[in-house]
Amino acid sequence: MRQNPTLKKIAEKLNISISTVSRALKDHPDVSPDTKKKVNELATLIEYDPNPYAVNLRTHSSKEFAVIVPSLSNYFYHSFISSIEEEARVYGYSVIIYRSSNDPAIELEILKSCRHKRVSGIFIAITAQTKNMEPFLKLDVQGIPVVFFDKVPNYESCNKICVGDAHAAELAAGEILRKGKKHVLAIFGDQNMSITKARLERFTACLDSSNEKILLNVIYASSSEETEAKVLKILSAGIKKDFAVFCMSDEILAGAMKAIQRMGLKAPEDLGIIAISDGMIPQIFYPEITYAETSGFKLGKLAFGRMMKCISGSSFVQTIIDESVLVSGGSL
Amino acid sequence: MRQNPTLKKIAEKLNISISTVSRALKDHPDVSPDTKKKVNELATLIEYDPNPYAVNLRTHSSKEFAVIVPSLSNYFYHSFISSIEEEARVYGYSVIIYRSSNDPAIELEILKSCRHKRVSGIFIAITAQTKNMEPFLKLDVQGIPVVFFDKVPNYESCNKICVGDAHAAELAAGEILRKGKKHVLAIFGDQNMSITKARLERFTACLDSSNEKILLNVIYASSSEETEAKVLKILSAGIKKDFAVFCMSDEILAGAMKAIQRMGLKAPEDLGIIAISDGMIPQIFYPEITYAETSGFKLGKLAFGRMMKCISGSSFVQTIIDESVLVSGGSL
DNA sequence: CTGAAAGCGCTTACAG
DNA sequence: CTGAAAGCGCTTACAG
Repeated sequence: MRQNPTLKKIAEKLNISISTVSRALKDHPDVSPDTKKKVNELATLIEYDPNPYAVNLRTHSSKEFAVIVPSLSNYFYHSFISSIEEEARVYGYSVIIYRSSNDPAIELEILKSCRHKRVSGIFIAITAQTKNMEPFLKLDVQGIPVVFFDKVPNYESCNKICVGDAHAAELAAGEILRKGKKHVLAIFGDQNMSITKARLERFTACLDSSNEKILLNVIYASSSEETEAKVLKILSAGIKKDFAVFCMSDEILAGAMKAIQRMGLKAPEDLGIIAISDGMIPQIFYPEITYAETSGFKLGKLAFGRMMKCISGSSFVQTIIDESVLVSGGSL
Repeated sequence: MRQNPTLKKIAEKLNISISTVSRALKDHPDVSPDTKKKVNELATLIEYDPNPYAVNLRTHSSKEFAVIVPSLSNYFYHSFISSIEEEARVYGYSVIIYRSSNDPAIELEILKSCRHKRVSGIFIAITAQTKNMEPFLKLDVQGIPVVFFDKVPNYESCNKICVGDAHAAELAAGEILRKGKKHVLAIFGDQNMSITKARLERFTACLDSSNEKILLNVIYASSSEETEAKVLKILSAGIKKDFAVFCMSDEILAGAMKAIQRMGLKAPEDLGIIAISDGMIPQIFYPEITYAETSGFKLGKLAFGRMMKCISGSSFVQTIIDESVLVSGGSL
């Protein structure tokens, strides 16, 4: 087992002190150009890199961000993480990714580990069951900034970067009206989730405010399978003219599409389809599904900006809502 | 900024030495039960947790595994990672996930960081362009075991855990024959990739060895869009009786399905469809697509087993091929 | 411009 | 059974 090069080794070879080597390497003004040159040359030659554990022990800072998400198999989180990594690289930070598996106990363990590792900051989408804010407050006390994104707590006094649920719902509802649909089946997720509430409220409000008389049928489903079963039953009863299906999420869209395909129905001829989505699932179908986009990439940029503000000492908190964009497929 | 509790703090409060506290906490036989009890109680009370940087600096071991993948938005990798995490938890290791974005330069940086952090081991699916084995050899010299999975190098002397490409292709070909298909359109990815070669070779061999006369049309496409365009062209020319489409990957399946939907064709009536897949995409369609499964979960278990062997000192290397399983949807 | 020294928080051989 | 001491690799105030 070969040892990594250390300051000591460089110092010995060059017959100077460790202190000087350390300073030379960080381009300290006190060190003579000559010494700097010698040190840097040798360091490059033997591929010196500071031991991050020693540095951290000394300085209490890690130059590492943690991103904690419930799941990885999710295009939205994936693009969020890409976005954070892209920015982090620019500022010389690295990013470590943790997966809570939607389990509050695992989440807690991860948070603890982040605290002990004194990460520079944490981006987190909490689990559906996360209730206890204490671990987050503890982080705060230790000066580790936390930026919540996507799945955020109700707790007021924290940084939250969210998808514009209401705005996305509004875009979708508006498009349904514009296309002259009169019968709408709207499928929402778990009624207790805040995003369900936000999307539902604005969606119905928009349809209500229309001059046209819209017949709205709202149902709830908490899984792809449940969606499929419920939609199948409804479609079997027959389809009205100017009919449209709205799916509040990708999971629901997947279930609804299965029922629709199963019935042999085609969009946009037989019915219109529109969803709120990150854009992955809609592209798999022909015609592509029209959707109001919730972009992880844009959210990442916003979250990173907020994080850097925190790190530079700003103590005030903020909730940022990202507006979404309508992406037209041919399904409506 | 509150300080984390340290051994020193416990020692002071209890009026004993740091050494004793340290020993008590790790249940060292030398320490009296009485002292142990006192120490442990106080430690729990003030939520003591050892500073991982200090421990590592002292012991040179991190109890952390790194998983490096080209991309996260991939159900296969997601289930691989889940699997590794599950096992790691049992053995008291934590897992950090890195994303190379399929960029050899980023990959190199990650490897370097893993080396400096002295992670306990690395699981890696390399980028398509990774050619240089030197960084991996360097890791080896430092006693950091590397287990390659899925995308592995050609280099002989290393641990590789792979999907059974040939076996999966064989399963798919066998199923096509069993269903009495006579005309087969087989779509493969980039011809230079080793998995393409392996899958292609066995697939054609299986069909060739049949007593029936099979008309096989092999095409290549390196993206979903390219697949869609090519398949569309072929399907437009008309479909023979007993026709089946084979897709070597999810990406290709997605493209092919778009073309098939676009043509208004239905499986299994108009044509049969079969793929090699991790199981995510096939489930979105109705009927679900029949596929030879490449399970990230099972691969993870195998990889973890290999890793633990390495850690326990075994120096011999091994290539493990995971067999796949046929999952029947209704598409063939 | 350079170096000796202290200390970050821990572990462990050594001495008692 | 307990403690003093050295040391992991680094940074930085202090002294020269």
